[in-house]
Amino acid sequence: MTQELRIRELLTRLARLDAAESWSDDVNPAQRSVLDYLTQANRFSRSPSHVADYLGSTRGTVSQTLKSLSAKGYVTERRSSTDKRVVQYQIAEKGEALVAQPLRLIGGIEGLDGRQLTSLETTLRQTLRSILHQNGGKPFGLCRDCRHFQQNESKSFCQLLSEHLTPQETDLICHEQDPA
Amino acid sequence: MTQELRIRELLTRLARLDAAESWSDDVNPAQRSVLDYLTQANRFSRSPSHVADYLGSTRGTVSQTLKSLSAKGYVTERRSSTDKRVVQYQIAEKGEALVAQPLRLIGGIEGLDGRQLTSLETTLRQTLRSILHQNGGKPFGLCRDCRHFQQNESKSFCQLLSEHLTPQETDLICHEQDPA
DNA sequence: TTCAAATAATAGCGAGTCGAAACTATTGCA
DNA sequence: TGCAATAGTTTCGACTCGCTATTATTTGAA
Repeated sequence: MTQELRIRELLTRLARLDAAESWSDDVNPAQRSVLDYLTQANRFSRSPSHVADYLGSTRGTVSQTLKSLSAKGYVTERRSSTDKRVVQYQIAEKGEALVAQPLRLIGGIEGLDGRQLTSLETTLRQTLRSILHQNGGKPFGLCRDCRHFQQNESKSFCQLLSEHLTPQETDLICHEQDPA
Repeated sequence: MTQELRIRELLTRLARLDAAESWSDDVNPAQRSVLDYLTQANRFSRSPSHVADYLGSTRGTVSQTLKSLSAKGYVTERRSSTDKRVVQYQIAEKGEALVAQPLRLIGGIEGLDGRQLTSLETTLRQTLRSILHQNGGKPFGLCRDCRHFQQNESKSFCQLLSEHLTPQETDLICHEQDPA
C-alpha cells in the first residue's frame, strides 16, 4: 500500500463520512453539493451545464437535481433573456439556510492549527489543479483572479463578458475564469 | 467564506472528481469503495456490518452492494462456521485487478513532493480521527497498532479474538482495533 | 434450561443518482 | 438561408440510500 493510495483512501473516506452526514430531511448529498456550488458561483455560472462541469457530472443528471431542488423550494429558476436556451438558477433563502448548517467535517478541520490549515488548502488546491489539467477541465477560479478582470477606482469589470461587477461578485466563482 | 468551508469544498470536490472517474464498465463508485476496503481489511472485518460501519453507510445498502459485486464475480462470499449469522466476504482476483487500476487522483497526488505528502497524510488522518471521535465511530486502524496485538519472536497474536496472525495480516484493518 | 432480547443479514419501498442516448429549442456561422 | 453546434430536458436501466420489516441465530438472564 503506497502513500498515494493511503491518501486517496483518506480523502474519499472523509468525503464519504461528510456525505453520509450531509443528508438532511429532504436533501441528499448530491443536491447539497449543488447548493454549495450555487452559493459560490457568480450570475454567469449558474446554469445546469456549469454545475455539471464543476461537479464532474453530466447535464442530464444535474438537470434532474436542479428540478428537484426547485420543486422543494431550495432554488429558483429563470430563463435568460439574452439567450433563450439558458436557464439561470439562483439559491433561495431556504437553500442558504441549509448550506449554513455546520457539519462534522468542518468540526474536524477546525481542530487543525493555522499552519496546518494553510498547508492543507494549498496542497489540496495543487492536487485539484493537477487533476483538472489531466482532465482538460476548467479551473472554476474566482473572478478577481482572472485574466479578463479589470479594476478602475473601485469599479470592477469583466472584459470577456463586457459586464460591470459589484464588489461582492469579484469574490465568486466564474465558469469562464482563466487564471491571470 | 471561511477557510474551513473552502477546505471542505476542496475535499468533497476532489472526491467527487475521483468518484466520477472511478466508474469502470460495471462497477460504480460505491462498489469500488467496498472493493478498496476489502483489500485492506483482515478476515475478521469483512462482513456487511463492518463494511457499513467503515463507509458510514447502512447494513441494508451494503448488503445489496456486496450481493451485486458477488454476482459479477468481484468478490466471493462464505458463511462463517462459528457464527452462522455472519457472512465473510473475500475479494476475488477480478476485484483485485480492478482495484489496482490507476486513477487521476493518484496522479494528482503524485505531483506533490515528499514533505507535502507526509504533511497531507498526517493532517487528513488527524481530521478523520477527530470526526470519528465526534461520531463515536470505530477507528478501523491496523492490527499491529492495536491494544490487543501481541508479538513474540516473529509470531503475532490477537488477545481479543485469541487468534494467531500471519505476518501480512498484521498490516490490515481490523474492525475491533483499539489504538495502543 | 428455556425463552426473550440482541445481533447479523436480507428484502422491499420510494426518491433520487448516474451515464448514456435520444430529443427539442435556440443560436451562430458560413 | 440553412445546417451544425449548443443548452437544456427526458427517458432508460442499474444502482444507492435511508427506512422499515422480517428471518436466522446467538446470548444472557430468570
